[in-house]
Amino acid sequence: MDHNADAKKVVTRFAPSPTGFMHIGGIRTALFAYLYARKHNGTFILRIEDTDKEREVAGSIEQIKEALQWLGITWDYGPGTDTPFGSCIQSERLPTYLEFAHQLIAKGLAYPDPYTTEEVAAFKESAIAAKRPFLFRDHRPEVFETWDGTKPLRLKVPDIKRYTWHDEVRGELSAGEEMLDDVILIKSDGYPTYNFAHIIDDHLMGVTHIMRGDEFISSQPKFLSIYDALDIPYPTFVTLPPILRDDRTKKLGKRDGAKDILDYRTDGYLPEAMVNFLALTGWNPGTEQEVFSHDELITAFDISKIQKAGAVFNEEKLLWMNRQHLNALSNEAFMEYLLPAIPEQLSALPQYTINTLTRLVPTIRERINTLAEFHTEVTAGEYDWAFTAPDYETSILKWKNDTDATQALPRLKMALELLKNADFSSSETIKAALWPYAEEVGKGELLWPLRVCLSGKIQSPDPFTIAYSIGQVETLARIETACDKLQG
RNA sequence: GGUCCCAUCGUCUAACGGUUAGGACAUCAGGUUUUCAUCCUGAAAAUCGGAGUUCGAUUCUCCGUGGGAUCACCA
Repeated sequence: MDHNADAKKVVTRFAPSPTGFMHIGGIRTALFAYLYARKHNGTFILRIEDTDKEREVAGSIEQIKEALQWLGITWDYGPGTDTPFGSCIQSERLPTYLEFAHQLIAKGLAYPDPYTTEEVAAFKESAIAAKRPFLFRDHRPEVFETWDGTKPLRLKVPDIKRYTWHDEVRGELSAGEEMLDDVILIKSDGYPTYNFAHIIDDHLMGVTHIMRGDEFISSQPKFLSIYDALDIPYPTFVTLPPILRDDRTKKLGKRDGAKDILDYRTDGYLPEAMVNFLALTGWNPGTEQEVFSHDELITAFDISKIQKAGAVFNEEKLLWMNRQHLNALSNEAFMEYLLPAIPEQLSALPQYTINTLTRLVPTIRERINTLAEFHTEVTAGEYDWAFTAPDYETSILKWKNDTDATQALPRLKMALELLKNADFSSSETIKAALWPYAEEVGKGELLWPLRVCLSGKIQSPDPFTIAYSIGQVETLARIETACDKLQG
């Protein structure tokens, strides 16, 4: 389909500007560019577009790198790496942009803006007053001054026409000549604009496919006119659909409450789940498979299946996706996931040991979708029974008054005897030891009091699971104590 | 406002012009050796509207409608 792809090695890039944290939309763009490069054994470049020193936020580059690294989105060239084309940070490439600027000046295709800011603003105002679109090219001077670098350098649009171009996702697109203008190439502070710099860099870095959000569609004619002026061939354009807010009223953006992608790490999402989920918003594999490993995504990814329409970011499904990836973990791997996130509320409990925690893992993993949920459960005391004996005063004794304790007592005593000789190597073997008796007296009649005296709770995992988690000694001790309390 | 883009269950999406319009999340209802959780099964749920092309439109064309993007010395 893409004949160039066979001949030319695929090169894609992610080119964020360092203006703060990475959010969902940015990462999704990075991911698609990354997946496509990896699928075709191509090159993926991380380029920092720091040409607006006003908006720059200190530490952003490290944040961007950290977010990508967390998700396993690796780059071949990026800030600090050796490259055949110089730095991947635009502020370190200023002489290059200047060089191209002077080429345009020499060709008569660029000129210094002769007006003051106020004058330009006045042009704009009168255009608005006349209900006409403001176009700088209407005010282009007859004769160009020489450029001393203190004025903004503007493009002299080489060909004012309707542009039509091909987009791998959207098909044939076009826009009229009112979208063309003498845009600024180099700002008065010496930095290039995005319009100018990205085209030069993509060219010099050999980028074959540009993936970016649809907010750039409307400026595409301006870009194309710069390609033409510079005599640079067009790469393949791949427009990604927007990610929308819940209420669908807007694109998801930083100002609209979009979260820092690294917050999801804090909440305990697995990077593979995040990548899987992001890959599926705006793209589909064409099959009914939804859960993908990182490598499976690389294999399955395909530009032809990228969606045109915007997608709402659905946290509920992300949660489900995280569970899918959590389920794929071994108990050992799950333990590694859990261990750094054990709240003090849990580890400070009197019977807290790693062994008990290890036996509790199967119980924990069926109850949580994320670490954040784990913390919520811990805060609610959902696992306290594993590491501390129940508060008999508020559970057993209260229950004694409410129900028929005289009936429960002999059953608990019988269970105690049975458990003394039981095999505690799994909850199944514990269940096997008690089951015949439970069926004899009625399951609820035994299991219900047993669970309460082991956990102190009305709602909890089944008593066999509890017994296995806390071990034989503690199990017997708790039942004995409960019996004493009931008798006393 | 000009220009441009987009449109299938609430949400993410599938469907060479011919399907009972499929799957997943969420929801609801059952079930799984007591409860919570997990898991399983089932149900409800969509082609924005109107013309046109066609034997036949979710699919192609046009016009509406709705939503979004963009009109910077931001990217």
